[in-house]
Amino acid sequence: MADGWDLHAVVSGCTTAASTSATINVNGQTNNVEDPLPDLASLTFTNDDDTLFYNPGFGDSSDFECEGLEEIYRSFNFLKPRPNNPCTSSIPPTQQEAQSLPSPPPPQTMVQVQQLITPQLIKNSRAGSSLPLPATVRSRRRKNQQTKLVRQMSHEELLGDSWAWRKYGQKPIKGSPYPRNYYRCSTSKGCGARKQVEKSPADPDIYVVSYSGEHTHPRPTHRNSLAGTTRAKFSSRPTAAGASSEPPSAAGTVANPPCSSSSPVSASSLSPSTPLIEGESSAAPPENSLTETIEILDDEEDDEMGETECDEVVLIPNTVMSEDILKGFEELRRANSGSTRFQTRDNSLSPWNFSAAAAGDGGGC
DNA sequence: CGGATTTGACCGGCGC
DNA sequence: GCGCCGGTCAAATCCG
Repeated sequence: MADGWDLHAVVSGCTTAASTSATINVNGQTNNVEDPLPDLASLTFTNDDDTLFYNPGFGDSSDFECEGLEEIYRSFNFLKPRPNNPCTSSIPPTQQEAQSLPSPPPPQTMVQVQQLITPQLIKNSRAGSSLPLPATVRSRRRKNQQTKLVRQMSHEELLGDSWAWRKYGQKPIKGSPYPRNYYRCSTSKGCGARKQVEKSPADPDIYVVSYSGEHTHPRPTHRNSLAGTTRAKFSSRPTAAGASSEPPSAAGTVANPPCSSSSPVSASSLSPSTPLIEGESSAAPPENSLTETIEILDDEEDDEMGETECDEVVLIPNTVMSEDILKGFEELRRANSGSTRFQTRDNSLSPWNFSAAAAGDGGGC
């Protein structure tokens, strides 16, 4: 993986909501492109596989299919089922507007959507643009790559997870001052759900959490069911992680570790809903995610692009929300006191719920 | 004693 | 082919 491309990409999008710069990561080098070209300059190139983050605020994305995207989000419980869901309906009006707008909307109302670009898209882009893509965009993918969802979470959000996670590794990541922690679901032995947690280099208060795999069991009924087994290492046993500011038992595993007392919230402790195989409808993701990015990394041999359009061209709306934006939503909510659905359990606003609501999905998001 | 965390080692993918 | 890097394993350790 590479050089924290995801972090930079996401963080960049998050912290510069109204910025016109694009972050391009290639070979570990990050280039901030001022006043990017309306077409491809908004791309965030990554050297990880052939996936790219694409800021559709500019350019035309109408060619893309997004049903697969919605499926993924739904599988991660970021979207609730909707009877009819035309491709475009997965993108809330605000996002749609953002996509069509030639210039970024005001920071407080802007919802920046990032999309992943597949090799096919790259090809298309190359054909339609004079902006050369980096030669480092590879066409091959790592063996074990699978659907992966990357989110930026605030402190509080990490407390909103009911899944039980067990830490199984920690690694310093090149280019990041903070180590990355690896967790797997501990609720069930066979559960393949995993997540990675690391602090955002740009903002230590923000945690970048990546989810992969799927839960093969129902969500624990009681989020604290295993809390008794969680340790509060941060205070008792300082570790490299702790020294490097990584929250102690990030694992937090289980639910609500009392970590909030002395530690900065376990980085991972609580995770939003991770993919669940057996219809988990109650899984509510942390609703105040700062950023959400779905990274479609097919584990199948999908080099044969063209079989299924959704596989090769996946539109992934990545809502980039800064705290300011959230505040903006809050103000918006106050203005429209009836829009309680935008309010999350901790009074923050969920871009996703907002999106769903804005899309007119009556479906209980 | 059971379960979670720590941490060094190991493995595989990828770039050069 | 080699080295780097990220991801995972597993023994040791800790804690309730």
